[in-house]
Amino acid sequence: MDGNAPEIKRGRKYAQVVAGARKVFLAEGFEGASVDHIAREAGVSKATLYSYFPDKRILFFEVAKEECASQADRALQVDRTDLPVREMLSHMAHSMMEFLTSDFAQRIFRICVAESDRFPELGQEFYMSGPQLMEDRLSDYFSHAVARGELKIDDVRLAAQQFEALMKADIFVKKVFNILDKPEPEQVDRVIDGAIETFLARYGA
Amino acid sequence: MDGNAPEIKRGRKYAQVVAGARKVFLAEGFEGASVDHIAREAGVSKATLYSYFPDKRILFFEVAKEECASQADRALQVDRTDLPVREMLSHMAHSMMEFLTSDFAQRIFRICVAESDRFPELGQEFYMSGPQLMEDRLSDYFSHAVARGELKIDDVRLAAQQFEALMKADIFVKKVFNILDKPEPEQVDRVIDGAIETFLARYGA
DNA sequence: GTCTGTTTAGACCAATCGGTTCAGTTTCGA
DNA sequence: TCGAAACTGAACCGATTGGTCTAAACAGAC
Repeated sequence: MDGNAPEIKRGRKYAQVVAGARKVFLAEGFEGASVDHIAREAGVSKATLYSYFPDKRILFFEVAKEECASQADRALQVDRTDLPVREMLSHMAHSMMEFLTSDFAQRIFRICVAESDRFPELGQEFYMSGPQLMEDRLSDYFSHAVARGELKIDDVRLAAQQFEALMKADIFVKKVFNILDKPEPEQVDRVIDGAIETFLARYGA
Repeated sequence: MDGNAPEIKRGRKYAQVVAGARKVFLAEGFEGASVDHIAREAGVSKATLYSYFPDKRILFFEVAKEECASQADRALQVDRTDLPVREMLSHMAHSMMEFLTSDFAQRIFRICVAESDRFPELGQEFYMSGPQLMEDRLSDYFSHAVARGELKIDDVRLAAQQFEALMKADIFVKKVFNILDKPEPEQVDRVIDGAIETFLARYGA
């Protein structure tokens, strides 16, 4: 994590500042969050804040980057390779679904989409630690499953992207656009079971 | 809620105002667009603008709503029911893909995602005239195809959602997060052909 | 030509913003 | 205990914002 940032001076209250910024940015977005508000929330003077970060954009970028990185950790670990494929897929999908529909993930997603025009690097950072990471892990698992003869896949990356897309169908989009508040368990099961069924129809051994 | 807006007075230069607002909002987003800029772009005085729209939010909402509605028309028409299923799916997917990856659609998507916190109705409007519309049209087509014995589908809506998700896999997400500028034709073919293959593996007759 | 409603340019307002400055206080290692 | 570095709080700045107001110019129907 500690790739030393190029021009960011760290001081005693560095963590406080970032924590405060995290809270306010997450709640208000980039434009919506005022520096005064952040400083107040962080329990720190504005002068201190500006002694760490040359300007607001860099503070935001730092927060967003940390957030994207931590997202990677919160995402599921795929370890239970002993399970049958069907159960394994179900387990991964449910785990991912829970994260993706959380208010936290939704807020990050929203902000990254919104600000990735202003900060192209931010969008890329998010993609790498979000969808790309998921794709990598799925690819790994699929490769092993293919080697064990449990799946038959020609293009592993495409298969991973497809499964990712299938399990997000309906619910994720509806959440993003406020059509859905909290998805019902049976609704989740319908989408995930459907995703697995379709996926295995093509790639099942 | 259809028809004439409740409190919006229309005057001679109404169309100009909306056109100017459309241009600036699309380019700058809600916060980024200043009312002065919009008025200048529309070739209209700020007083005139405010005589039509009580405030900026309502102007934005009006523009966004019109934009969502027109999006519906730009989206593909599904008429060629004579084609074989595989060609039909390919035709629809390519048509949708071209629209979805256009700068225009991307900008609208970005704005709707970003502002659907501030304007929940906006997100819903977008969903209805975007993903939902697509789902409806696909559902219609699938139903007929099932009736003709060309497809075997138990849950038509889920199948539509799945096809929509499959054809957007990889490319759409990468476009949103600035990983991809303009997708290569062979990349598009790979995703779409893969989507059709997977879809038909499950639902083909 | 007159009359009525629309439109105009721009001055104006209060609020807020990001960012700076500085004199004074706190912290903490040596 | 001393002194440098970190931190504070608030005043301050220039720019920009959404929104109002006014007095004059303009439009089209009669």
